[in-house]
Amino acid sequence: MSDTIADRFDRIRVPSAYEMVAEAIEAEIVSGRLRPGDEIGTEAALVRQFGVNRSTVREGIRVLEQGGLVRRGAGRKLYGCEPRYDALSSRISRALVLQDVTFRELFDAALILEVGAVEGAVAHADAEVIAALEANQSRIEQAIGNPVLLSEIDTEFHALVAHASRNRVLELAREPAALLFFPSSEMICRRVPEGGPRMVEAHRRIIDAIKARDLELARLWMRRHLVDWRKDFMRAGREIDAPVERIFARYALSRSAL
Amino acid sequence: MSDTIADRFDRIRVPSAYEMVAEAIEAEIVSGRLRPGDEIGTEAALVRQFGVNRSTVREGIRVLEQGGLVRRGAGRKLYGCEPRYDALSSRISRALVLQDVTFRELFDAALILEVGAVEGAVAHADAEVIAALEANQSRIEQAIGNPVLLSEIDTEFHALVAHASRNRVLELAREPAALLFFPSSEMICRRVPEGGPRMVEAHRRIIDAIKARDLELARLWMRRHLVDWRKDFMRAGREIDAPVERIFARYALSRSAL
DNA sequence: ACCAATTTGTCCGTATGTATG
DNA sequence: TCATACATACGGACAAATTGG
Repeated sequence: MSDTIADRFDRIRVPSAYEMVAEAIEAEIVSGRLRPGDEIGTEAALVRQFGVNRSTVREGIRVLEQGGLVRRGAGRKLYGCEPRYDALSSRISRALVLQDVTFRELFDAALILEVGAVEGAVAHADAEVIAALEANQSRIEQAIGNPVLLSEIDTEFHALVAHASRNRVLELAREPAALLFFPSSEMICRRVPEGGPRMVEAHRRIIDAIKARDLELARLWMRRHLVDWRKDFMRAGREIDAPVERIFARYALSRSAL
Repeated sequence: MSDTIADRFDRIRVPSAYEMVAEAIEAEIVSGRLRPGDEIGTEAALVRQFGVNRSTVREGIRVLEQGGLVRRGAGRKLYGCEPRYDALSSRISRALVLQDVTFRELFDAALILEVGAVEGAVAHADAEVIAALEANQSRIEQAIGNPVLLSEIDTEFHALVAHASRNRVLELAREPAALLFFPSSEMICRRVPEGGPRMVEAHRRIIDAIKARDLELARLWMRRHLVDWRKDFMRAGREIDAPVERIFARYALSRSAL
């Protein structure tokens, strides 16, 4: 073995046919020439255009579908689509689970992300989102005592707050963590009776702070809301430094897959 | 037309064979029975086990490859792997571009995420990461006057700070935004001469604050670092409410694809 | 409401290039 | 060097689902 001379060239990556099909279609979408909602055409048409086998076209389409750039609409027709976040988010959540992230990591990140989201909400919430928040609030007030419903509405509440920030970057950044984090409130409400009412109260305060454009108050209550979660989490006998269990995550992810 | 009665049942989704192949393999990985690095077996072997055609197996494998759950190693053998973030992150970045997110959204989110990251770094940075930060710093001090290098090292700096937080959730959450945000410092250093030295100075202060475990100081300098970026961005004549251009993003994404 | 054409999902067999021993 | 195993890609085929008259 031979040359101690540093390699001048990187290994050449020869792209396979299906990758080139995927990239060609992706390029059309990214460049804007193919708009969300536009039909892409039948597999046979793509076979003609690219001059490759249909199996090859299909592999390329799978890649794009998975990446969220293309979807199968009615009649399984191929459409371009604006990338759906949820598919990507749940993939990331799954990745986090596989990395054995701990509840503490989840909590610390959620604290930063949710407080950031509510700051944005105070600054940018419009009447429409506030109405949605109020609707969410009246639903959650009816749901006290029903842990499953409670945690569902709680998850939606935080998504709405993020949406109110009118910051899609932040909205997306928080989603993978939220997908793993908030479903755990079901477990908490089951084990800690005061958990439910406390959560509803906190939501109320947060909504009011957003409406009053009171930044400090909003921050305060969001922070308190999450810190309460952590307290109840430990009160429920869970270890905060334990990894997010795969079984729990499977539950969370399968719900979101719909 | 007809029944005004609300539908009782959802549309039945009949899973196709390739989806079931993908899900079966995914289930093995998520459950932990198939560990990262384990061989999955040849396509022929999967054909035998699942009793489906090779084309079908291949479509299923593409889905998993794209999701980052399996990879092709040496000899194109199939291995399970712990999901690589970077593939997912660049997909999300692309999604953000397609949604025409603005630089302002990017900036607001980065402010929250990077300040959060440095807070974590102050709390959890160990000697190893600090050494890496120092190494990064000596490289960037040599790179003043070279915008391309400067922005590369800057990007790495922020990734290191996030890594120092020992919070993988946060580390992952910030990455899509960072992928779009920090490459723009190249443009800034090109247009605003003072930008480079100011950046290097800020990095120095941030590293020192992390070493001193001074939370307030770290927050202050990270915030200042980013606010300076925004000032320079506008000084360079760019409109902060303009969408991240697709051309610029293409540049950023193609660099990261390696 | 039926029929014909189209399209997808799946399967079979085969050829070629490449990696491993 | 050669042989084997394997991934990639191709052509052709058929049933079921969907579309459009």
